[in-house]
Amino acid sequence: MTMDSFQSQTRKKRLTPNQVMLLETSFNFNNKLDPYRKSQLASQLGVPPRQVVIWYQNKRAREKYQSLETDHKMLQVRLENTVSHNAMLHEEVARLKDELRFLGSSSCDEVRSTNFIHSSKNHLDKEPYASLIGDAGIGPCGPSESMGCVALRVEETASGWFHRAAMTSHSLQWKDNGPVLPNPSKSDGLVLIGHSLFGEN
DNA sequence: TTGTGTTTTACGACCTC
DNA sequence: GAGGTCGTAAAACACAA
Repeated sequence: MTMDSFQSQTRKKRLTPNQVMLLETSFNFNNKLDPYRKSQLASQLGVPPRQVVIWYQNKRAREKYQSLETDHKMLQVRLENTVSHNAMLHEEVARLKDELRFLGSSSCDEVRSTNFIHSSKNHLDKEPYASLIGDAGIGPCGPSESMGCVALRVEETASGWFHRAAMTSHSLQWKDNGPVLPNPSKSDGLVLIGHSLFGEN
């Protein structure tokens, strides 16, 4: 029985820094071990080929774990960014609602909003449409017709989500659960108030 | 010195080619 | 059958108390 085989059977023996360096170099060149490389490394290191095989297996496992850890951290950062952006949007919605109440209080108290704003913690799982609508001008208050409105629309595009606030003195039609938004060319103001690209930092 | 947490080594079970 | 991954035990190591 050789000393090496004796040691491998009786206790775990750590490789020296120089041995590890040689293995690392070889591993970085190719993380799979062919039979020739295995026997070559074993004789260079003065260890049994079996130990080289095991070192490669453990090294691959460590690399994989580190890679997963890196991916996890990246996803965590993206999640945090998305959550803070979502909070910002809620603040913006609240601000616009206040503004709307102020504008509309002289003629009508009615403020409508879709369930998008109130019931969804994550607006990505709802239809990409939100609105605030109130009557801020002359004319009757009601779901079918109004004059002078403020609306917030969220729309999905290929590159992300746009949030538009529209103010108009033209009439808006109310249909189903939301307003029929004004044609931009006819509205008094259609303002891009935000643009989010989920997945970007 | 010792208790404890982390890293490395080694192996068996199972899978794939 | 050779060599891969996965899960785990245990030795080796680092370090605070």
